[in-house]
Amino acid sequence: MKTFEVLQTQGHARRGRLTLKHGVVETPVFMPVGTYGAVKSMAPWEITEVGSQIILGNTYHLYLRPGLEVLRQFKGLHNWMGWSGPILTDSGGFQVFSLSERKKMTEEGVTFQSPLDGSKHHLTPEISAEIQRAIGSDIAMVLDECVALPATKEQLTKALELSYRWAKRFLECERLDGQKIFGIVQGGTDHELRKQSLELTVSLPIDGLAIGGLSVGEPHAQMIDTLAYLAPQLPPELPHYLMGVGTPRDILEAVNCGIDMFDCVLPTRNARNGGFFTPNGLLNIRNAEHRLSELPIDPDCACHCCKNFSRSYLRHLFSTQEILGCRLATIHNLHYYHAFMREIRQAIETMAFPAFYEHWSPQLKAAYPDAYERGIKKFE
RNA sequence: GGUUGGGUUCCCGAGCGGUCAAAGGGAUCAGACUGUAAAUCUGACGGCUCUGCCUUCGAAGGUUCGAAUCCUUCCCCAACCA
Repeated sequence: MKTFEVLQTQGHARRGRLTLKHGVVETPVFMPVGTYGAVKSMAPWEITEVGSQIILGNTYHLYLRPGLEVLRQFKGLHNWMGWSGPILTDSGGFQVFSLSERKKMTEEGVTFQSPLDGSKHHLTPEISAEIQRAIGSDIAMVLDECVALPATKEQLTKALELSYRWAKRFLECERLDGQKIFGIVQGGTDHELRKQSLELTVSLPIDGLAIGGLSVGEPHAQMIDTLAYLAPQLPPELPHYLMGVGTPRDILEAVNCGIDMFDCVLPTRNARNGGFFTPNGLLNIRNAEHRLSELPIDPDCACHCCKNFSRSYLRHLFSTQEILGCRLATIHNLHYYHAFMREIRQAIETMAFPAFYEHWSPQLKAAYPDAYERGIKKFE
């Protein structure tokens, strides 16, 4: 059984199908993040209803809580959390980045101080692989080092070389039956380093290829430049996964470059902070202008939130910190992301992607300018 | 009627002679969020012609170089005693 099948291509954009142990995933796909074995505020059947095909879990966090003993007793995360669809686990590589002030790196691995209780925990490629076997994810990611940008060429080189050695060790570990393993390309926004990292990574026996280390501080334009350079060079027979990205705009641009898979915390996190995704940009429901508004978030949206509730009521839920606000916003945002991906898939299937792209690219660029375009940040 | 404790910027509440437009919460307003230490975080929050000035700490007087802070009288509030 082939893991990945390309059904249709148009330009660099691809319409594909990923066949995994717990189900089939139609690509391009967006994968909601469920760090601790839950897409925050959603029950598994709601995740399905909103259109999710596959979700993420996090190796490092699930290792700290509940820990391997619980995961093993319940024969993996699927059974434990009541989700029967595919799961992809991040290796803990992102925590190398996000918990950078609490870590110590060596060739062997990385030692973190747990944010929960301050205790020290060691993560190596071997331990990451072991935890991901205990979780029983459909797709395991190799442990990598993700570097915040801007970074020096030296830092990026060191990180990509270490990531390669870690990936190699990861792939030499015992394999769980049916579990796919994806390698990760690093190298920042430097073409030469990306090429070097790609060559190293594809030399390994991997089932899919991820691009890591983007959307970590660089301007959108540099991310797209890197993708436009790198993505067309990726082996076409493997699924291409852009880690941690992004806004609807980022996703459209990345699909256009040949990316098949995405994950991001934005739709779920922004939901809990009152941010609703729309084709016209992020709507902050806490703003006073919505106090009396009888409009739904998006009149064209078919989700339960938009079909049943006014902006006025949603604003009230956030003002009063009712849990329902978080839930409805998460339902809406995930529905929006998945509906957008469905439209992208249909456009490619019907060979209408160029027109789709031409229509949405300028609108989403205006709707989702990055921090540099808004003048909030400067990149040096 | 008496005793005691109080009245602080939208609310709660610190301050008890200068470093006070006044701590800290809350509310309000705005912003951020990209492989989740995030239902979180940041900023603003008396007014203005804004590196300074003006008006504010129950009211009115007073002491002092200087008062939200000390004194006098008055007005309210709370508890207790008659």
